[in-house]
Amino acid sequence: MLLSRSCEYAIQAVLYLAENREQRFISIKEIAEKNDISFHFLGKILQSLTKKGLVISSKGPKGGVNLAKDPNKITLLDIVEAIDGLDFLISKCIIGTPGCDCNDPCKLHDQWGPIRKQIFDMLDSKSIAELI
Amino acid sequence: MLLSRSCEYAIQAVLYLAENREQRFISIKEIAEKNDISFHFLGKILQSLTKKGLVISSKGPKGGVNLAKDPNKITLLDIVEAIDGLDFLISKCIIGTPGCDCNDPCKLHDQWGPIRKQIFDMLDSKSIAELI
DNA sequence: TATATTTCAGACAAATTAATCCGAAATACG
DNA sequence: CGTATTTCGGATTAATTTGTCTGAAATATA
Repeated sequence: MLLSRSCEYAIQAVLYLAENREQRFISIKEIAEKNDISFHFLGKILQSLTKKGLVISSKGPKGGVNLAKDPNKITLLDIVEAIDGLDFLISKCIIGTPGCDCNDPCKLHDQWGPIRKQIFDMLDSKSIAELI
Repeated sequence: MLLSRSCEYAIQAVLYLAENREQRFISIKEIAEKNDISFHFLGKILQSLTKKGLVISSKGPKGGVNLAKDPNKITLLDIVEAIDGLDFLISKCIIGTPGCDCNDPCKLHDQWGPIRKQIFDMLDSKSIAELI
């Protein structure tokens, strides 16, 4: 598994918000139901995205969440960074060899490096807007 | 994280066995110490590899484990299949969209597909012997 | 045969991740 | 102002993964 469950849900939610771009706030309940995600769990995840500044929110009736920026300005990498962090896309050795880096590479270092870069680029190159 | 901790250890252990190819059995203790892995935990993992037929073992003094086949005939994919399974390299949607497949692809399906194939090929194309 | 060594097997414990629950705080609207 | 609605925050539970412990089974060697 490349991404944590939380991160999968976060991406689904952001894609949903970008697809249903509106002026009003969209309730977490709606996002959860339309995407088959546990309401409370998604609530927690969107809290994180709010704190990280990817999402804005409002309490009360007609409250909910929405994207904090134009979907052209948001990438998948932004979401992954906010939820899972980027360690595994930057420094982490694919087989966890202690001290593995470019100076002292493990046996898979050269195989894995280019692919890791491709994953990074895939997450970074396209905006959310371009994906929907 | 792409591979589970168990799978990382399994690969490290198999690489070690291939590097130190000998007629005799090599003790799990030695593998664990040389690779900074918990002895008991590695024991469990090597048990799995033994059951799957990638490794042979012998109890008692001078016992230990060794590769069941020539390292030319073992790939990383064999190990990953034995420990983590291949779901995430074959069918699983990168963001866990329910029902995502080629007929009903999610928004990332086309982006992820080629990269997943490359990961698969990387794990499948080179034998353990070629890596050491 | 007796002993020390090593894997095997299963129970157990700890850590992490995933999910649930509840009440407080904010807010739209009558 | 009062009420219903919604997110926020923290505690709690459940599930999974990771790691530990103990003893049994097998085996080389004296």
